[in-house]
Amino acid sequence: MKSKVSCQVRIMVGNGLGMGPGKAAMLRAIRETRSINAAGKKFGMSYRRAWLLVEEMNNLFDAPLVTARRGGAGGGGAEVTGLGERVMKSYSDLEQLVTKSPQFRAISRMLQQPPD
Amino acid sequence: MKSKVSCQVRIMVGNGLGMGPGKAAMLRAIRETRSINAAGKKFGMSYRRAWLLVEEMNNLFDAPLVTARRGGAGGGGAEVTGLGERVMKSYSDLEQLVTKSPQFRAISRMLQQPPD
DNA sequence: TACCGTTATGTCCACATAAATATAACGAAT
DNA sequence: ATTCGTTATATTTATGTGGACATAACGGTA
Repeated sequence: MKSKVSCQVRIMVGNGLGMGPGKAAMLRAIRETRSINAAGKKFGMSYRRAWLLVEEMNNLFDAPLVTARRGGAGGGGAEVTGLGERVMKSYSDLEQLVTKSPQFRAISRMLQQPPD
Repeated sequence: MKSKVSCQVRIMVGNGLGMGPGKAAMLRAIRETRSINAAGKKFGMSYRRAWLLVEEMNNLFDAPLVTARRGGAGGGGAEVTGLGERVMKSYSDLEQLVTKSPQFRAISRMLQQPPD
């Protein structure tokens, strides 16, 4: 087995709320499935939990990252906004920046690694 | 007004354990105070909690980051090892890397409360 | 109109994590 | 030998987070 070591970046605002890997994953899954419900199921979470994450994200930024509609064909759905796309991109880039950094690799090397 | 937006980096190993801002802060405080107890108090945590963090850190890496002694003058104390110092340095550099990155700044600007 | 799948929201409860409390060991100094 | 402050560890208690469950609204379609 190769490296079990991974890294997470979390962006915090004062009150304790923040944007981390969970919400980023939700964003990607919503873009893919066009549904809060389906996106949540992808990670084995209840609709309520998925919806709360979206709600928190939307409140966190100065405009919604996800817009949803209910009723209609298919019962409704959700879309990632342009702002959502930009946040997703920056966040992914940030994850890459950390993952590829010599500092992260240095710490990884110091961790006790399982023999492969 | 100070910036309400901050970032955290967490390094995870497979089992769910990991190294994040809390343990890094403990490490710095132990270097400063030469005591697990005093370091914990700095963050308003019980000795038990502080000790558990140190224990977990030490087990996480392939050698201890903190060594402690009990009894003697002053009752005992703790020291950050050379490995601990290196981990601390790399972790701080990683935090700086993220904080100064254009991606983090981009996301900060999209948040409701932009940094000063 | 009835149906359907989704969004939207509230309430209650289990469980995992953190806090509180207690106790002992240690070793230098007095 | 006693004292002292710290490390080390077990056990009990509290808390808050997520999960389970319930209900309603919505708007196309048949």
